Amino acid sequence: MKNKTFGHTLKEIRRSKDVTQRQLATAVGVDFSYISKIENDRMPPPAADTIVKICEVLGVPPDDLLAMTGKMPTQIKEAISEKPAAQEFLREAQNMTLTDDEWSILTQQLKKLR
Amino acid sequence: MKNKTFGHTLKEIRRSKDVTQRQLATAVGVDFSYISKIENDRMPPPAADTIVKICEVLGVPPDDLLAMTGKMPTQIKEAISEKPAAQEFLREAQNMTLTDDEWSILTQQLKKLR
DNA sequence: AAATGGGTTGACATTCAACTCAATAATATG
DNA sequence: CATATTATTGAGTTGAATGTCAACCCATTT
Repeated sequence: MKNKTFGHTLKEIRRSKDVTQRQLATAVGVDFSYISKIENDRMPPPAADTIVKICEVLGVPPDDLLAMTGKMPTQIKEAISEKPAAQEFLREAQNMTLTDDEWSILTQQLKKLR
Repeated sequence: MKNKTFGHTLKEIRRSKDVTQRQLATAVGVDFSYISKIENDRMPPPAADTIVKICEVLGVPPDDLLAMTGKMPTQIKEAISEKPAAQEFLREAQNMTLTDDEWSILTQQLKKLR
């Protein structure tokens, strides 16, 4: 399972929705040449917020593309920045170098909170 | 209780360790005038990594100062960026807008993992 | 008084992400 | 083929973050 690049994945999604680079670019509010470049991995993926917009326009959840870039939407970053408790959690987690499985367990426990 | 500023807190720590601005700056690798400015809140707090260096030099844990700025060290950000499972967790958490208490609970559960 | 050590200030510099713009190439369509 | 649409590429721009540099001030010591 070939790790597809961000660009290639985006290109596939866009084409599957029958949207041109220009249409996408206009709707998102960036230059079409920029779309071309990120699709061909000539530039690093866009800012997290731009990725979110792209996914909105294309009608897909942003999670996959965001995960590929290791970026977090401004909204989430800010939410964490304002929460020392969240930061403490993250520092702990970092110290423990959690595995994917452990993160999944935590996600489960998270959902049980409500 | 007055929320002390980042600058004021740093100045207190530095003085308590009997270190001059210039000594600190040299050890950290920045200009001494920069230390002066952040201590007097003339500039925003330094980058997270610089805060960590400062704390290393002063021999204190960086957690408090980092928490005041809402910044996360590169190391932690990278660790999360590389872990889709961690990102999923964070997105879930964001959607739920956790309270401080809930974050604490999660931190407890985190510690129980090992 | 001159030098020294410490601190402060204002203006300017550097770096990087995240784009835009102009030109050119490729591709589809009449 | 012709031409319109679409995609690609190189060069340049912009703003924010993160500092540096040179020139000071003030207090203490020599």
